[in-house]
Amino acid sequence: MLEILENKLKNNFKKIVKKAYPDFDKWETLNIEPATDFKFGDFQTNFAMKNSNYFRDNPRNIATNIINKFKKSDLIENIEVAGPGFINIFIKTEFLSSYIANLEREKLDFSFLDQKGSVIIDYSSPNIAKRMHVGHLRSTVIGDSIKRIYNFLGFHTVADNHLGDWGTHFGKLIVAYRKWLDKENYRKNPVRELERLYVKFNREAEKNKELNNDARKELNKLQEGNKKNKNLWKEFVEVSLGEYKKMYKKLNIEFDTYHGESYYHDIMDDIITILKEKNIAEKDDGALVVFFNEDKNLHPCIVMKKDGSYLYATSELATIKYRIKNYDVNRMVYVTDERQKDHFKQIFEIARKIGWDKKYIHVPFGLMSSKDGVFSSREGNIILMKDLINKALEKAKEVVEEKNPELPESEKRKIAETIGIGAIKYSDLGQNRKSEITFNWDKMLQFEGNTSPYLQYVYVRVQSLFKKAKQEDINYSLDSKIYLNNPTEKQIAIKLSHFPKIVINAAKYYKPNIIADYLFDLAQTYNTFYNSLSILREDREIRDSRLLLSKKVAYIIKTGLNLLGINVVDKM
RNA sequence: GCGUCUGUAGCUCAGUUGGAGAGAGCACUGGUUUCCUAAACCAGGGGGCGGAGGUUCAAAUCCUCCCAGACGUGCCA
Repeated sequence: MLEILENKLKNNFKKIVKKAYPDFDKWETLNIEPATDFKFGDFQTNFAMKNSNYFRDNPRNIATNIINKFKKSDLIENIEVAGPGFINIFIKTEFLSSYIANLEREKLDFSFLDQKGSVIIDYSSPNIAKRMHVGHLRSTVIGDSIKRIYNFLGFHTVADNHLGDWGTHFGKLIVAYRKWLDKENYRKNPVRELERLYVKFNREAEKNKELNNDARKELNKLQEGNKKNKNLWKEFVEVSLGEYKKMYKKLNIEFDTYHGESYYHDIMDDIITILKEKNIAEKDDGALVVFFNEDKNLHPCIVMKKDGSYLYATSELATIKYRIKNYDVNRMVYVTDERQKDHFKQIFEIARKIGWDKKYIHVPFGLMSSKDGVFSSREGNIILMKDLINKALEKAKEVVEEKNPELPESEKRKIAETIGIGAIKYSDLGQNRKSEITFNWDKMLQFEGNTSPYLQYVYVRVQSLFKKAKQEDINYSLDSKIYLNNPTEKQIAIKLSHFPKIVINAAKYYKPNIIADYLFDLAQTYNTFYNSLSILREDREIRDSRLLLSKKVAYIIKTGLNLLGINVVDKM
């Protein structure tokens, strides 16, 4: 097992501090971070500055006391005081070189993380009977990436697609289905037809209020188990799910469970009982409502309507109850747009009131909208996921065609798929999830600069190196030593060593873009290296060293991209 | 009204949770291919982080006020 470098450095540094300050115990203030600039060494810590109040001394004195106790080790070459009291750490090149040589060979040790139980991640969650559109993209790719990241860190994860398969719109759909169904369209494209019916219903209901009453009746019948309605509902779910699964397959996204809201239907009564028994909810204006302490700054949350029917909040609570009963929960993660922030705060607060003391995490992201407002099936201004994917594939195919006309057609298509899907995912994941996005075709389909093709290209270059080496009968060895004589090589090595910590940070903050940023930076450095230094033409030792370094870069790029749900190709 | 979030180069955004001269991509200007894939590389111009105060050894990051925008706010999800 390979101990991650930051931990190693921390332990080493602790020992030095203990010699200078034997009684010190506020180790949570110790942070060792990559140096902000290579002229400041390899790593740095603001330890002395952070604790100057504690020691009642000025930071430079503290730092000096610490470095006076330093003795060269296998790990650290030197430490220095700098600026207002930074301690700069210069790592032993020998150590660095062997550390990154071990990167792919040895499994990384993440056992110090709280890995017990399952991380349940709730994402994508489209509404049945509506076509998937670009508005669903963010939750889907961010959730998938979080799953991959936690898996990489040794957690067991459960990816749950909490489908919107229950609720008022099914009453409307059933009415509309019986009134206006176009059988031919339904056969050809069922979900599109269901969506049309839903839109039509809403339009008609504005003129004719009776329709809403009919819908309510049908909904009641459905909820009471009326066979005809239930079968119709099942059909809606099946055809929709069939289409979603095709989309997920194209996007290379998998779920462990597809437990829609209806799945928890039988637990809803229990929730109401619990809330009543524990005096958490009270009757107000005919509805059952939970009120919160003023300091929580939350609006009241309705858990049961006047007419006795349940709401979103009720079903979320039922879901939590189910999960606690059926899983050993490490934490529950919800990936939805930021408009739902308050709802989740309410739900988590109610869960805590009930006594379900778990880690609940809402991972909100900024809304994706079009130039002229929010995407909405009802408004009909949506861009379909299918169209987005097709356009990306088309454009990627054109580029492949241009760059590699000699490849067989099937291979071109395969490459285009990986590149196109990657570009879509990266354009989202490369961004801090909190920022709002205005949908932009050009940005989605960009293949140059900070994009996934840029990263995939680095991987391809390395594969190409090895292919060329083979062609030219170069007898290289991958057990060679990695020499870090050149500054660019050293930089690459240092950056490679950061990878595990980067993944930990991405997990900690639920932010895949931390990985994306890192990969782009690594890729840029590698491209600089690739363009300025030769590899295959060098003498054996340097050649093998640079090949091995390249291989490590390719490995990290591949692994990192995989954490974003993006694959690599050998040629492009 | 109240609450939450956002405001960083012409455009799109990053900024390791308070740290060392404010970064990247795109666009623009100029250069690099007898050499391992130019979807690449190198160089250049351009902002002082919405505004004003404050806390701190240190502020784009924290606090207060103001301006602008987005979202939420009792029977939707």
